[in-house]
Amino acid sequence: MTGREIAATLKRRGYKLTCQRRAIIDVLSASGKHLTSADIYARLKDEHPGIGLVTVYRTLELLQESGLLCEVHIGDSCRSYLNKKADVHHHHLICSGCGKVVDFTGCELDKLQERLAAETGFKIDNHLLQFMGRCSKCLASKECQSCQS
Amino acid sequence: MTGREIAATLKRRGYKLTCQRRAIIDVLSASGKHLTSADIYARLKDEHPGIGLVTVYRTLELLQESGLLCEVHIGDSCRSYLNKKADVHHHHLICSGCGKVVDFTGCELDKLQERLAAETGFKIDNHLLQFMGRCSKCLASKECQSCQS
DNA sequence: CACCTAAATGAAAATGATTTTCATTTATAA
DNA sequence: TTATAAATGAAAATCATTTTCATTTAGGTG
Ligand SMILES: [Zn+2]
Ligand SMILES: [Zn+2]
Ligand SMILES: [Zn+2]
Ligand SMILES: [Zn+2]
Repeated sequence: MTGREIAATLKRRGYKLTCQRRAIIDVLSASGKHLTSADIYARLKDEHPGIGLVTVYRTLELLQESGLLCEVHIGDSCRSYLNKKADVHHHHLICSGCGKVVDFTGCELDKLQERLAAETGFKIDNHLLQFMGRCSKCLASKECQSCQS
Repeated sequence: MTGREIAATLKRRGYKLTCQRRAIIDVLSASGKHLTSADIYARLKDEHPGIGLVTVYRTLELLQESGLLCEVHIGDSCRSYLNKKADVHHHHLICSGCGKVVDFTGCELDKLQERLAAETGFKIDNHLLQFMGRCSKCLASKECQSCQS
């Protein structure tokens, strides 16, 4: 989603388009990595000191509720976020070295989902799928080779 | 895995089999739900007051490292744990109403994983998959029907 | 069985992340 | 421009997790 689309969605939902929110959205869009609140806060420091960490938290919650960003689940830190490129069903491939995220579509989990629903009596309404690994850049770098293949 | 198997693994790894650890393992085995440290601590209170929350944390970390339990990722609370029934590749179907978890095998994500690796240059080493929904019990209960179908 | 020792425990303090509170500022509509 | 509700930032409060350290204990040894 473009900054423009995001701005439109916020307006439609009755939220104000503040420069803090714009800045946070920009940081997310500019990064190909998953970022925590603290990461985003750190990246704002140069251009927008003055923006408080609280505002980052609040903005992320807002964007999340509005379905404007993706969430990523890594080992310990549950809460890292990602710019949602388009509003289609997709999942993420995540580099555990540098945090880079590649989106992909075509999970084809519907059949499995149906089978499970039938077998268990659950009404399944969504699924979480992620692949974890190392990107080519991290594979090539010396440091990563030494620490864990 | 049975309590017996778990105990054996701990011994093999040079850890002591304390009654606190036994109690925590029992709570996990007895529950068909995913539990946080605090959940486990609460369930210990009756039979084993005296066991400290710190010990729960430490024991979970230990069991985790030894591959004796499963982790589950839900919305906010990232860290909840689950008894690992068997040491085979499987995933979880989770009830968002009551926390009940059903294991399943046969994810068949290898082809997708290969395709992604080829397309992106990533070396993929694992994946996370979970289905979320409501179990039949929760579907039937009045409260759940009123709050969210 | 009694003894020894490293490992494990619990209480309290420390840390870190997230949320709440509240006075001040600001985007937006009239 | 003005009015107003929404948004912000600083500080305090809360909650989860980890560290510290003195004490206890499991499990091996004689
Ligand atoms: Zn990388
Ligand atoms: Zn999917
Ligand atoms: Zn349920
Ligand atoms: Zn799988």
